[in-house]
Formats: sequence, structure tokens, C-alpha cells
Amino acid sequence: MSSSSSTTATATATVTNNNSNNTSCCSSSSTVLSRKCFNSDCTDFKSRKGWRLRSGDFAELCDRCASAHEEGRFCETFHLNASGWRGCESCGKRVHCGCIVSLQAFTLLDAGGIACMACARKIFVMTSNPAWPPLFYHSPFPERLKDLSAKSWNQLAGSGPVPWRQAPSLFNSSTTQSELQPRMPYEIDRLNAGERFSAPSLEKRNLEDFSERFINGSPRNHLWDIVENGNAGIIGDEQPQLLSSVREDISAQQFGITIPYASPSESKGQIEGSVNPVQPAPLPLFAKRFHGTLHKGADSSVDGQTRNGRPRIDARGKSQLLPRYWPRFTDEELQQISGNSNSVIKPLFEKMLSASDAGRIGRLVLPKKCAEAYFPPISQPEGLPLRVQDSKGKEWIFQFRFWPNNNSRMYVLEGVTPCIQNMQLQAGDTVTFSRLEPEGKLVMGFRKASSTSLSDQDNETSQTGDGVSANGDADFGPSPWSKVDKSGYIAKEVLEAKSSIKKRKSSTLGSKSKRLRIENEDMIELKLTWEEAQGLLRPAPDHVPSIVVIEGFEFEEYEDAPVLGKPTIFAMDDLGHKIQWVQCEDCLKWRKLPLNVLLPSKWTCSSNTWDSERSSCSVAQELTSEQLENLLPSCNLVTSKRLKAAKKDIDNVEALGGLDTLANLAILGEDEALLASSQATTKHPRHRPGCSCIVCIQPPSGKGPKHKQTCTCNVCQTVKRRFKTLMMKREKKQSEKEAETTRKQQESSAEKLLDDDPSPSSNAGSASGSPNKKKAVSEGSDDDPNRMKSSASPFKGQIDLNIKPEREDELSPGSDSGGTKRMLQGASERYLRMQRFLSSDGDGIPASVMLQGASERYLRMQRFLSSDGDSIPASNHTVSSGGADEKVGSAVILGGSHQDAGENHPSAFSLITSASTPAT
DNA sequence: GTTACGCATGGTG
DNA sequence: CCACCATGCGTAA
Repeated sequence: MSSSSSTTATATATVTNNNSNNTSCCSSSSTVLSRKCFNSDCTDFKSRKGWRLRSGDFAELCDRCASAHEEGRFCETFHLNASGWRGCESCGKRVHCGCIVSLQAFTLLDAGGIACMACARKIFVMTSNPAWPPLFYHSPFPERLKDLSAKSWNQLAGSGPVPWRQAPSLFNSSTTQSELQPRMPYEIDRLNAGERFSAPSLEKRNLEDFSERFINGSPRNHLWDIVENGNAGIIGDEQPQLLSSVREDISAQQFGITIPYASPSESKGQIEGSVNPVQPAPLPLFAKRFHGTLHKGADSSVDGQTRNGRPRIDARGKSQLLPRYWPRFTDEELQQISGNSNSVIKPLFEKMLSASDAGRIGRLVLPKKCAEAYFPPISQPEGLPLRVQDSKGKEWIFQFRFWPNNNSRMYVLEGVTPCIQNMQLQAGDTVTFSRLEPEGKLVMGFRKASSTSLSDQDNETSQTGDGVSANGDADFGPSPWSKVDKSGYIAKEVLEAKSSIKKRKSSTLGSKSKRLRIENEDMIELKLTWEEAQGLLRPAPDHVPSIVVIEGFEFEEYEDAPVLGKPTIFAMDDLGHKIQWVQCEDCLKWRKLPLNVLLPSKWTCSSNTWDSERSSCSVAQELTSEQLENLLPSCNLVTSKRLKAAKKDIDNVEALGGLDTLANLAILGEDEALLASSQATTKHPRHRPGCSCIVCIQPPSGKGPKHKQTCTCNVCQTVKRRFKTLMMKREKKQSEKEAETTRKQQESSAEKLLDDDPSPSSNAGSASGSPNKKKAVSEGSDDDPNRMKSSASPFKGQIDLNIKPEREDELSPGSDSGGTKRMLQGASERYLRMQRFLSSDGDGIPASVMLQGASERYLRMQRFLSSDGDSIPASNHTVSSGGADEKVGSAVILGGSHQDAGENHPSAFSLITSASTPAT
């Protein structure tokens, strides 16, 4: 079989085709083209997967050969007489060193010779990894054994109790990513066979851990690879503990082929975060990146980044680790970390600091997989002290531990506050973890979110300029790394219509990218003021709004999302017909169009099908400069107002939800806002560009003007709304608790609460209020302070703007009429558009302005709430946002100069700044 | 009263 | 439906 031929050698080979064939092995083609067993010495038909080829595919073998491979007898069976056999320096076991099949079955010893993996592990354990003092490996065997749960393996293999031998097939056919790489089965098998571990019964969960450890981390790479070769017995009965402990060592020292897989497919795989197991190992993301620059004095083949083409964080690792944890070190960063030493830096992972991480608690939550893959295994919650060096060479000792959590573990690094502070990090910044090889020293770097001028933001792709170094991709040029990032992420993004524009201001956003992802493009394109944004709103072409009346005002509610169209100016023509003026993208001339026309964001004269005479840029525009002047505002404010005025005349659509969204975007469009937003919160993963929740619509705390009590901007409204919701929620919980404890009594009391609500609520900020709040309350009249409270029920059947349906619909079970509830729910998913604001004012009134009128009632509400005897201090309202409580300084609502939300002032959105929550 | 600890909760993918 | 993880929050120090 050709396997022998290709083998190890190919270390330097550059594989360009990762897909199926290209393997370093000669007959890879046969794998694909013929049905014959990959083993050239065999004439049977292939039926099962064998070892992994360098291309990432697997040698397809006949049943017999596959079995031999799986049992670690392949070389013995087929190349027994071939050259390349060597004896383990330790145990003497013969290992075929000249075949890819057994590539991972041995390791080269510093002193020469080889050691089978079983011995290698022991050796390394004995010597211990410098980075991980022996103490790290103390975990009792039983504990470690837990890491090997047959079930896990099965799960990983996706075949439950299926014999490992069958596992390969699973991989074969799997187009879906599997946690296990093809070689895993082999390992599993061995495990199951008890060859490796004596523990008869392995816990599933632990097994999983085991698999993870060996797959994600370098150790895994090796072990994994090793196993892959099918050198049964080599791994022998290593204790899991040992196995894991050896991981890094092995990775760092072991043989290995550094195969720069850089094929596009690989990139894709990575991009997807789900690499097909059968696919080539993910690009040596790190390896590549470091190539040339980081391998100082270290054998490139030893950097542990790739083994059989597997990068430090192999495909599986990558697929397992969320992209957001993928290290995105730049050469500079790495360089800096490595300093002048000859160390090789192994980027491990990185994590954007959450509010909690950066808080005073001093606990940095570590991604589980990362912790398990790269940090010493710990069996006790107390964990171990971990010495970490920062990029400046300063050493820190953190307690690496975990908390039991939902049958799982939550890993944390304790005592990071000093370090965090030292680095002047804050939520949104990123800390990076890497390891210096061969020292094994853990290095913690960081990257300031704010320092990143460019980043890919993205969700998980953010590549920021590291605090340590500069930019990311740009520096890498052709390096695989960059390829990965670019072809990978970027490609993906491109596909998603995220253009290069994105790179503009993502950085900060990037900081929050994880939770608050705003598409760069959107941000850029929607760098508008609220007013401007409103001008872009259009009802869906076929919309059929339902009219609701709130406080005497009619609103059109649309089921469909608003449409962002090209901004136009609505006006009346000479005949008194409503029309709209639109400006050509090319010639900038204004053209008159029918009122109901919804234009695409890009529109030119050539698209003027309504006025053939003016369907060319060469034709003069109808408007005189004077008319145009009148039509066009000189400033945004004016513009927006006019636009709104015009819009009003023509039933322009004003969508509350849409406004919120746009407001958001508008805010985000501001550089500052961007920064702010990036740090606004990390607790609401679902936030999207259109999200109008309090978290999204408010600037980071401390920023932006303060809202006046009477402010009725969306932010304020939301805050108030949320507060109410929270109140209701709490009430509900409270009552539920009571119910449980004292059923009977509670029932009566509950009824009372629910039923009595109306009356108490109607009264001025009664302390009793809580119950009242349970009800969805419609706004009271603008002028009536008490209105709000009393209005609760009166407005049944009408939309309650105070509700945040999507998350609060369940809040008031016993709350008032179903109608209200229904409305709330409906509102949750709709964009409530204030199509018509039945204002007596003849002039068009911007939605925001219109809302202004209601400001007072909010103020009153605020007061009401403040005075409310509820447990929530008036000065520090806690509003619930999607389950996350947010504390809103009253100042937000009560204090500061009032900037009317209606003003087309981006800052208007910052009003709530002070309202921002600590966490968010 | 404050801080720290560690488990619980709940949103998100 | 589940794992992950950010944060909440009760309890102890």
C-alpha cells in the first residue's frame, strides 16, 4: 500500500487541494476514483475508512485492511518488511516510522531514536511540562478516568454503542461536522477495548472531556493523530491523566509533519466553524500564521501546530471552539509575546472580556473548551494556581478552577483583577492566551477593543489590532493564517453581503461583537440620525396596516417589517397632489414621483419610469433652485422636520419599532456611539442591528446627554416600559412564591393583587403599586399625571407601547384583559408604525416629536414608579431586558437636560446613557 | 455593611 | 433540547 510511500515525508508539502484527494499518499486518487482498497497491496473493494490522509480525507480501505488499521496492525501486516521500522527506546516496541499510517504512533526523542507514544507520554509526564508543574497532573486517576467515557466516545463517534470500527463509516458519510475526527474511532476503539484505560466503565461525560482534551488541544492533536495511525498498544494503557498531561509536551516535541494545508476548502471549513471531519484539517491557522515569524529556533515541524496537517487547534478543535475564541494573534503580537527568545508561540485562545470578567469580582470566565483544552486538567473545583505571564513578561498567578454547573463545569480564572487592571482592560477588550514552547509558559496578552481601528468584527471573527500588536490580516499576507481569516471569514462575510466596508469601524463593535453584532455595512450605511432614518422608512409595499388608537392617537400597525427605501421628500405638486421627490444618484437631479412609489436605495433617472421625459440624467429637473431650497432643509434637523412634515401629509410611515432600530443604527453610525455600543453590553446575545431593546438603544453608561423626565424618546420609553415589566415580573414571581408556600392564602392574595390592581394603580404612585404594575398599562394622557396608572385597563384593546412583548408577554399572566396581552404580543413582533398621528397640528410632525407630547405622562409614570413602594429604589430602577436585569439610573429618566428625541440628533439616543446598566 | 464565594438562573447558539 | 456562559444572587466571611 502506498501508504508507506508517502508517509511522513511530506511534511513540507504544500497541499493545495484539500478536498478529497490530494493526499500525500500516492494513491489518494484511487481513493476517489476507484473502488479499490486504498492499500495498493490489496485488491478488495474499499468499504471503510482508514487513516487520515494529508488531504484531510481518509484512506478508504477494504474491510480487512481497515480492521488491520483499526487494530494497529496495518504496518505490521503490510509493511513488516519495509524499511522504517524502529524500536522504541524505552520499551523496545517496534514502530514503523516510515509510514503515514503510524505517523502518530511514535515521537522522536531529543537524544535520538524514537519512543512509542505510550512511552513518550510517560516520559513527558515524568519530565513534566514546564508550563504545568507536576502538581497540575495530580488529579487522581479515577477523576481522570472520568474523562474517558465510553459513552462520550460513542457520542462523539456518533454511533452510540456502535463498535468503534464502525465509527469510521460514520465519518465517511458525514458531511456534517463531527466532533470526532476520523481517527477518533480508533482511539475510541482502543479505549473501549480497554487497551488504553483500565477503567471498565467510563463515564460518558468524562469521556467526552477526554475526547475534548485530546482533540482540541495540542495534546489532542497528537494523541489523536497517534491513535489515528492505528498503532494499537502504543498508546497503551495510559491513564487519561497522563495522556492529557502529555499533550502539550508531545505536541511541542513530537515529530510531526508540518503541512501547511491552506486549501480553500480548509478555510471554508474553518469559516464554518464546522469542519467536516473528513475534510482536511483546518488550516494550520496558527501554524501558518507563525510560519516564518514565530518559529524562532524551533523546528517548524515541532510547533505542534500541525500534525498531519492539523493545526494547533485542529479542525476539530476549531470546530469545537467557538470562533470567537479562536486566537487571532498577529505576527506582531506573537513576536512581542515571544520576545527575543527562541520560543515558539502557540496561540491558544482568546476571549473578549465580559462585564463580569472585567468587573471587580476578579473572575474571568473561561470558555469551557478552551480551559479543558489548554489549561491543566483539574479535577477539583478548587483548581490549581496557574502562572501566567503577560506580554510584558510580568508574571501573574491566577487560580484556575471551575464551578460545577448544570452537570458541567464552568471554568474561571480567579484573581485576574490585578492583571486586568494592570493591562487597563475593560469589558469588550480581549485577552489572549498562548503558550510559549517549549517552555510551556502560558502567556496572556490582550487587545484593547478601543485600539482596534480595524477589525473584522464579526462575530467571532474579529481580528483586532491587538493591544500587543497591530493589525491582523494585513500583516499576514499570503500566510495561511491570513488566508484563513480572509478566505474564510471574509469570504463568508462577503457571501453574506458584508463587504469590505465592514472593516471600518468594527473594532469597537467588535468588542461587543459577540453580543452586539451590528453589521458594519449596516452601520455605515445607516449612519444617520434618527430623523434621517425615519425618512427611510417605508411601509412594505403591500402593507395593510391595522389601526389602533392610543391615547386618542391613531397608529397604524404593520405586520410586516418596514422597508428601508431611498430617502425622498414628500410634497404636494401644483395640483395639490401628493407626490414625492427623489434625487438621482448619478446626476443629483430631483425627480418627481408618485406618492406611493417605494424606491430602492439606489435610484437614478434611468429608473424613472413614471416620467419618461425625465428618465435621463441629461434632462433638467423640474424643480427650480428655489423650490428645491424650500424643499430641502438646510440642515438635518430642518430636513428631517420637513421630511416628517411632508410625510405626515402623506401618511408617511413611522414605525416605532423601526425607529428604534434605526435609531440604534443611527447611534451606531456615530463613531463614538460605535465605541460606546461596543461596550454597551455583552449580555444579550440576540441583539441585532434591529434590536430596540433598552440595551441596544442606549449608549454606554456615562455617555450622552441625560434625559429629561419628560423625555419620551424611545430609550426613555423603553426604560420605563422595562421597568414596569420588571415590576410586573417581580410581582408575578412574588405571587408565585407565595402561592407555593401558602397556597390558599396566596390565592386569595393573588387574586387581590391581580384584581385590585386597577384601583390601587390608579392612585398616585402608591406604594402598593406593585400589583398594579402587573397590568399592561397604556399611556395616560399627556397631561394627566395619574393618567398612566388609571389608564391601565381603560386601554384594553389598544396597543400598549410600554410593552416589550417579545420578552414580557409572559409577565402578566393574570394581568388585565387578554386584549391587552394580545396587543402586547402582537406588538412584540411587529413594527408598530405610527402611520398617522392624529395631531391637530397641520404641520407634519416627526414621529419623535409627536411622541414628545406623551413625554409628560412618562415623566409621571416615572415619578409614579419612583414613589412606588416597590422594592426597587426610585433612583435605581431595574428594568428587565430579556431576562437580564438592567439597572437604570434614575438620572437617565429624571435628570439632565432634555434632548428631545424628536430632534434629529444622534445624541438623542445617548440620552439614556446614564441609564445604561453596569453590566451592559 | 461590605466583599467574596459559589451555585443558580436564564439567554443564546 | 442541550451546552455554554454571563450574570444574578443568596450566603458566608
